[in-house]
Amino acid sequence: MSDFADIPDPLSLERQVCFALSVASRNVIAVYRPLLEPMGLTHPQYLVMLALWEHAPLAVKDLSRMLQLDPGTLSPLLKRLEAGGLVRRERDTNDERALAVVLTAAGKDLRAEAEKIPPAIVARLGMGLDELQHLHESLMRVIAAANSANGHGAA
Amino acid sequence: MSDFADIPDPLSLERQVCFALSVASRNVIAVYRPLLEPMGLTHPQYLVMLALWEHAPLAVKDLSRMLQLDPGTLSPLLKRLEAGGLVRRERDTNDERALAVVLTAAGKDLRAEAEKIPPAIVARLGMGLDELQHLHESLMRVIAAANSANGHGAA
DNA sequence: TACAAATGGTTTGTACACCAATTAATCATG
DNA sequence: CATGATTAATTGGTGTACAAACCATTTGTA
Repeated sequence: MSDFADIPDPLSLERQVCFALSVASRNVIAVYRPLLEPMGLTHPQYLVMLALWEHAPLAVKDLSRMLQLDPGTLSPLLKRLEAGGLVRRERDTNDERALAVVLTAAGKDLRAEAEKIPPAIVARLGMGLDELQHLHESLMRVIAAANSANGHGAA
Repeated sequence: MSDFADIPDPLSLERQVCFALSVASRNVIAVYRPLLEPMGLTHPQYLVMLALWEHAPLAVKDLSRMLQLDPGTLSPLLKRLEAGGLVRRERDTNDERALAVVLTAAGKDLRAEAEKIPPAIVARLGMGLDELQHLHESLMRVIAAANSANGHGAA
């Protein structure tokens, strides 16, 4: 069992998991950038498209829950996707408060391009799928821990 | 050996490591927020302070390399730290182009408060130090892989 | 059926984060 | 020693990201 008393300098930058997390997130997104840019997508927009290709139509509330993003972040992002012709923002006929974000033909077609992305990323990273799978499981545990610490999950 | 051919839907949102990375990063930073806010720091500012407590004085170039952040991001951030009285932005006497970011007395004093942060975070997350250490190692490997993919490291 | 509470989105304000262009200082080479 | 190339930092533009305030619609309840 390791303990805080064993750690020489708990404030050392290179020891911080939060620092490694933010650098890893930013730098992995940077690997996506040159592949997404010719598709006219940013990384957050790519994630929204992934959700829509699986589950469209979706309300802002649904996307907010799935992507764990603030509605105030999604609102302008969806307008940019609509301006790019990938998405239409209609009203839910049952509940006029809710938005129904649907894919346009161009939005659906883009999926074929997107299918090339994951293998290209793995090739560029040069990491084994097994190690990535393992990292994914670790990340899911931190996400669960952080969510319950933030009051967004188990008590 | 796992292979892409074995994966049913490579575009499934919940399968994306990049998605898990960004959610983990955002949500772990959210755990820091209530602890950093009374200190008057955001999370990126906290990371800059960590670097300065270890190595001040530092130039923007040094911070950019250590934190792997764009100088254009650091420039206004440092001005906000200076406005908060934690830092002074002087000129390097040897090289008038470079900035020498130094700690004020208040900036140095804040370190005592910051020492309470890491144990408090670990307690809130409710994860073992061993598992965090293990995650940290995995993250360092992705960072190295992403950096070489982005041309910021090994050829 | 009125009407207060709750829900779904948008807007505003502050703070990253990256890119490209700019400016000032230093260096390298003739 | 002059001048072109390099380097360090700043600025401006676009796009997240979160919190708080706001508005319209729906729901719960007397």
